[in-house]
Amino acid sequence: MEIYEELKARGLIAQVTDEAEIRELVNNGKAVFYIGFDPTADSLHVGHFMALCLMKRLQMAGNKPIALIGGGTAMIGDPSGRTDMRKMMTVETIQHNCDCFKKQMSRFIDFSEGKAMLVNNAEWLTGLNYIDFIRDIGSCFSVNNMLRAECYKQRMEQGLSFLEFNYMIMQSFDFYELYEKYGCNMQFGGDDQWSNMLGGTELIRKKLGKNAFAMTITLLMNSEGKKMGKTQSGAVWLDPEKTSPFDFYQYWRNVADADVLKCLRMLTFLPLEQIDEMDKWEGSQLNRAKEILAYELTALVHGEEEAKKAEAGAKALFAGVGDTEHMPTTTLKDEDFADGSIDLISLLQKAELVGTRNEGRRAIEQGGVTLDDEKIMDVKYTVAKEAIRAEGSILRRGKKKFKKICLG
RNA sequence: GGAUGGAUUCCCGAGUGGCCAAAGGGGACAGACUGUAAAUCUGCUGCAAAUUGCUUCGGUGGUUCGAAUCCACCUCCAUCCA
Repeated sequence: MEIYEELKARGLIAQVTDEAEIRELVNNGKAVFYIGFDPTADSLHVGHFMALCLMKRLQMAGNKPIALIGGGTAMIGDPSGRTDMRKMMTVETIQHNCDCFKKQMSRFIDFSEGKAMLVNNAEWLTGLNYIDFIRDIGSCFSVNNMLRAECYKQRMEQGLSFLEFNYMIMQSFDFYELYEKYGCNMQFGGDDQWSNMLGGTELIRKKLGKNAFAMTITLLMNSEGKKMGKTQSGAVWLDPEKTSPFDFYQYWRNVADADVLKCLRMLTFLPLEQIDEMDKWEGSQLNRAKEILAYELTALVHGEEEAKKAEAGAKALFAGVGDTEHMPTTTLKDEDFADGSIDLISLLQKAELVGTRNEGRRAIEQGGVTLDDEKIMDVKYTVAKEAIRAEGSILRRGKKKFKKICLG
């Protein structure tokens, strides 16, 4: 199966400007394509991961990817799909984030000897002269058309600053620059980027009379129509310091039944035949599919070894088999104990299983806390130092949150 | 620049002098049921040395025994007029 057909079969393609042309380019390794990443945080997250995978797939098919870090566009903030204005970021933060992005990306994409490029649009955006720019580029855009663009629709209700209104033009200009500099003939991006991307193809057509193409990747939504990769505590990060491999594994292990197959298709590199086979699974069998999904993705992001550890830790907890060696651990020091014991609420806090003492109290009162499989409902319960097992005791809050407690 | 409306806890949103840590809904969290799923039901949802105390209703100051609520100034947002 050729790459374009595979992408389609995996459900990755949302919209394309010219299917025949794009298929031709991509299948023959003639595409020089770029995907933009705005450095809005100090780590990439699951949303970026999909784009990186797409780059990788296309790179493997002989196409040349350009990863564009939006050091310049981040100064503006993309209003697409947002109901509120983004917080303005300082130049220092943006620079720091750019550096973090670079580091993480090189894990996924081979940037060696002309196989791929990494550029930052701050290079050409920050030095622009306002008058020159709006005469040269601004004249190519129709405000009437821009206002009709989907990405501004929501904001027309809430208010849209002129700053953010310019985002589309900046992104279009990126495409134009990359076309001129590196012969970049295609842009990929999330489906919410569609109108921004069309801006680019049109700019190239108007300025250069050339055709460039755009294709959007299906946004990874769960069955409830929410973007995946977000939890109550924020995004699922690729940085192990921000989201531990164990938590990362657990996130995918816990996706809804309705979403497993979609995730396998869109995110993993498993052959489609194998995934189609899993499609026939039903009911509790799907748990096996979830394990595969979680393992595969953890391995892609954090490496095989971390994936094995996460899997072993999860099995130990939920299936009662395997060892607890690799479970996330909190080590207590002597000063954590007063008179040889520590109260349970403090222990929960130490283990970062609860944020506040009230939260800990509530969890205990509602029967959500167990220590070594023993349910404790006494808020004033204290744990003696001797009660902590040498190999580590398991403190559990709710069904899915655990910490191994060790003595230091 | 002018007129009007608005800012309340994670989000939406009620509250227009004490009965307000603030209705209702959503979300989150916990329990039951399950398959580490979904749906459903129940509980719970500011912080703490916890029958009490402390901090919170855009900001600052004021009136009052007492302010989310009244007054003044400021900041931000929306709509209409320029």
